Amino acid sequence: MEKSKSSRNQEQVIYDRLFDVILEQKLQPGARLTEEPLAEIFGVSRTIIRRVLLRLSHEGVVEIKPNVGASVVMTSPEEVAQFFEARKVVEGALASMITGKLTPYQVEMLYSMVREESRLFEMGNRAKGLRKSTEFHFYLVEAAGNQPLAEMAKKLIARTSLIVSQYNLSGSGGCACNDHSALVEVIVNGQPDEAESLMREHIDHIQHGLFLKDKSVETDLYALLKPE
Amino acid sequence: MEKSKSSRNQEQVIYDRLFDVILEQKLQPGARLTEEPLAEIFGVSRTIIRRVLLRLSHEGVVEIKPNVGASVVMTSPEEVAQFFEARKVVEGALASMITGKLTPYQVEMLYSMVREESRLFEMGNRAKGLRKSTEFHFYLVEAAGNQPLAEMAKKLIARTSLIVSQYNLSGSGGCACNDHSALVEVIVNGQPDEAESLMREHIDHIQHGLFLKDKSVETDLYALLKPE
DNA sequence: TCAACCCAGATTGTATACAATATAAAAAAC
DNA sequence: GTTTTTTATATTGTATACAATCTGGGTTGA
Repeated sequence: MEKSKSSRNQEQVIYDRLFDVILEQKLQPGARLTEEPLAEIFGVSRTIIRRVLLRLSHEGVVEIKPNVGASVVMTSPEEVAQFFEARKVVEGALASMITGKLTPYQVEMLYSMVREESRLFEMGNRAKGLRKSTEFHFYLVEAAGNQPLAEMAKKLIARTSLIVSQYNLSGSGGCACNDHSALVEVIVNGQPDEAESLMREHIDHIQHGLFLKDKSVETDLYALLKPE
Repeated sequence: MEKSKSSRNQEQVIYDRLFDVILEQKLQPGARLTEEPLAEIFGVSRTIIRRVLLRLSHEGVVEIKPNVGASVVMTSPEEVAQFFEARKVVEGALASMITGKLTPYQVEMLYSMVREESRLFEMGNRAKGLRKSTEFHFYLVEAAGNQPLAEMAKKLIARTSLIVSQYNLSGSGGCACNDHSALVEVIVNGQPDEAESLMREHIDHIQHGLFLKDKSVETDLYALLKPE
């Protein structure tokens, strides 16, 4: 039964690994994910890799083009606005729901995550810092105990994290991470609608720190070469 | 290329067919979906059926237990509250977003769907009526033009529709369908927060029309046979 | 020189064979 | 007669073989 457990988790392990690598920006949006090499790397058949890629595509992290294959999903500028708006709706509501209702343990957990995040950024470890920032939001949206809302929020957070990695020049950016401690503060001591507003503002900050220049080759070429 | 198109759509066709059958309550929650018969029915190999079932499971319509198989998802009473809460958040926000912003065509479309729905219920065709009711909500959440929010809302609507079919005794229930015309009314002529409130109330109506008795066999037996 | 075309290699799509596992019924033991 | 064990059947899980399709490079023709 040890065997069955480990073979069952195998797929989960591969999924987690890929998800991690993508979210840490080791694989940038647009990067191809060909099945055979992945199968080789993880020592399984393409069947398993296919399942994982399918799951990642349903999760919105990977895009599968028929007969072409999987790649890390790219987001167009118009979609970007929609994803951030969606985040405001869901995470705003969740922030409001948990205001004044967190256990001392949860509060301490959040503060410790904020400290860890600051530390990483100060050390200049931007990749890990961004990852911690994502985990902060993950923890927050799970705190309400509403699984469907938490799942949706996590999908949106992951996607916007990819968006940041697509549009932010690698050096710059970084989350305004003192925002996070202010957020915890108001969620612990403030009123629900205050928390909702602050969360929406915070997401706004992230959004407006982006350089929304379309990098897609087609569009650039079209804009450059158009007769008139 | 006609060929490739049709074979590519094949999977989509199977998915749609299963989704429809489940949402029209021809397959009740808990019903098993074994791969081989499905493959037989649709004239494809298990590979395709597996992909469809995997997708339905990611969509939250089907549950896949390892080494056991797929079945229409069942929802526990605790989860029910979470799904309805999630619907209130997402659909409430969407109702607010579209208030006063629909095109005349969209408004006419919504009214015509409400009329069709009423007609079906009056004819006593409950199954089709419920389906139309679902489509009304689908159309509404797409009207805002925010794809991520619309997708999430549609998933939640589908799931709550399943919940209704799991918990409502087959004869009773039915959506309070004059609610729908009032909703359109306020979305067209009212204020955003009025629309949001009314949408939340409407979802509340659906929720509180349920009989939240746990039908699961184990629980019943345990409660019945326990010594003291 | 440029365009269209075609071919080879690589990659994905599907079916199928076989292994692993669960379920339920029959047999054995108490 | 009841419980446990065993066994048979059905079902899912995985790997692999082969077919369909795409991609890019080279060739041909104007």
